[in-house]
Amino acid sequence: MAKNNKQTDPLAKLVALCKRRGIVFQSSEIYGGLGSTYDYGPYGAPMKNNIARLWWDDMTLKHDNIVGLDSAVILHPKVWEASGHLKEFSDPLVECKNCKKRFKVDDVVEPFSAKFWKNISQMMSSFEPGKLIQPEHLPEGSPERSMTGKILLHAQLKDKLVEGELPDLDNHVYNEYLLDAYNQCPACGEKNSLLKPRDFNLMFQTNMGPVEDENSTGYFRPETAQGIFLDYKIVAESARLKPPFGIAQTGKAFRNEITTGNFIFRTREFEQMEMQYFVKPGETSEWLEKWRQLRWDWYLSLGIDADKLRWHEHPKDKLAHYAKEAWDIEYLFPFGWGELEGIHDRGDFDLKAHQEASGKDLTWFDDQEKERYHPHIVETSAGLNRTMLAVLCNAYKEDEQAGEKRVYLALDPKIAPVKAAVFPLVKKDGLAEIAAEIYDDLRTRFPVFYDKQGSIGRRYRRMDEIGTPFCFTIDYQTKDDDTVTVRWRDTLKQERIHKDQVKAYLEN
RNA sequence: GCGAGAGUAACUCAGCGGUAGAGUAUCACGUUGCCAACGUGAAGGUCGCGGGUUCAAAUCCCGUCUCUCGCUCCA
Repeated sequence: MAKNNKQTDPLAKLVALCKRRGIVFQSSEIYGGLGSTYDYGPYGAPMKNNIARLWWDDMTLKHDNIVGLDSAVILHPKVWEASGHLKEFSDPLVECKNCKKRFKVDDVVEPFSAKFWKNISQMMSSFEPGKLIQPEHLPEGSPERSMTGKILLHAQLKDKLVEGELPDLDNHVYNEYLLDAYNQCPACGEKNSLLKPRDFNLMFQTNMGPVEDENSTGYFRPETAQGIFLDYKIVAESARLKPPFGIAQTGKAFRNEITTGNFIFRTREFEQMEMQYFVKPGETSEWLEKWRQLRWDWYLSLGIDADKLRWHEHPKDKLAHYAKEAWDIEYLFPFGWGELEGIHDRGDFDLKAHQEASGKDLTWFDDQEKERYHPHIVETSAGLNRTMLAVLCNAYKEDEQAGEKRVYLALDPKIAPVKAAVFPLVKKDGLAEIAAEIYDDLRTRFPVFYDKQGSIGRRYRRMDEIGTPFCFTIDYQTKDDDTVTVRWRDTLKQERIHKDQVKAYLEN
């Protein structure tokens, strides 16, 4: 990165602050770092936990028909076949740079292969079937001639390529030659627009058990939602719920993203906060509407500026395989708008898919109406790390105090990793002892920080950088009337309160 | 995968053939006493890794690893 950017690029400044202050930093640093992996430090871990807890409470405390779940990261491999994840992403795919569509390589090259042999056959019509094919028999500059040459060269099959017989060489290589020769998009018809095929192994593969064989293959979940779908009946029964009801879950998910980056915005290991809402068929739009509103408001409750949020509706022709309607809440990051959460109408796609694959009945029986149906699902799927990044970006502030630049995080006290600091103005004359006493009284109930080292100004600034909202300072007046000063991070304003009120002050 | 950039102290960087540096941060002592003060001192580096050229390499050459950014992609 150019050195300039570190001083001027807002994201780079935030990244530097996060590292310096132990919020978030590159993982595996002593080994040179590992791409796309980050560790959350002493101030980042509680901050992330706070956001996750606020989400959890918002779901499970505020709604008596939403319950929590913590399902396994590794589910039965068939789950991912049924959900469509395995199929969609484990094949080599090519994509068209013109129309942006993706295709399975096999599907694309099949007509190319047919064309190749058909053309060869026509060009070789004056020869007997079964005759050897030589490149020089074919028209100069033709794709067929160049392909034949490549095949012979690669496979060392000189004099052995026979008309009508498929060349005996690796499919992979053969496909590559076909793509080179007949590169044309099957959808938009654009020529030479298909990029090189790539294996899209979206899912993290692993092995269950100490012995590695084909039966031991397992996958780390690429979304937490599937665990909810599998368990929906047992959860509903044990919690005595009936539609509409929701199941909420936070947890790690893993995707082998092609491109990672923008700090913690897109990483291969990340954390989701998902709630799946099970409703009667036909009631989907009304609930989708309601959840859109509730989720939008939640981001505002974290202190995120409304003018940095917007809705993005997925166009109908670009919806995921399971979705009928999809809305994203996006935040205006320094690098542009980015998705924080998707609110989707998943319909009955997932339950039906799992019913078919597992052979188990996943319908819901409505006792009152005497009817049986697959509940339709409205999903709210949020990214915890992204939310935290948005909160950090939104909170990052610089101002000037007496000619000195000040950096602080204007975090909502609910999110701040340290709620308050306790300082003696100086460490002598018994002030430190009084401060330590107050600190000890608070520490088991609140995340608080005690510091007697260095100048008072420096200590305030350090707290500003991790977004600590309050600092209590014990000064000489404390010895006279038992009052301490409270200093508020954003304004630097101070007021005096009695030292016995400190605890109550923090509770608000 | 392609393109570009960067790896020197905990951080930001300077040095670009001749003894490894600065500022900040850290620690100790002193001083001051409400917004990144000051003084004195200390600690901290196989200059990403490997090889080559040279009397001499952080510096030049070759290789390699890693990270960052951009593009393609993103249930």
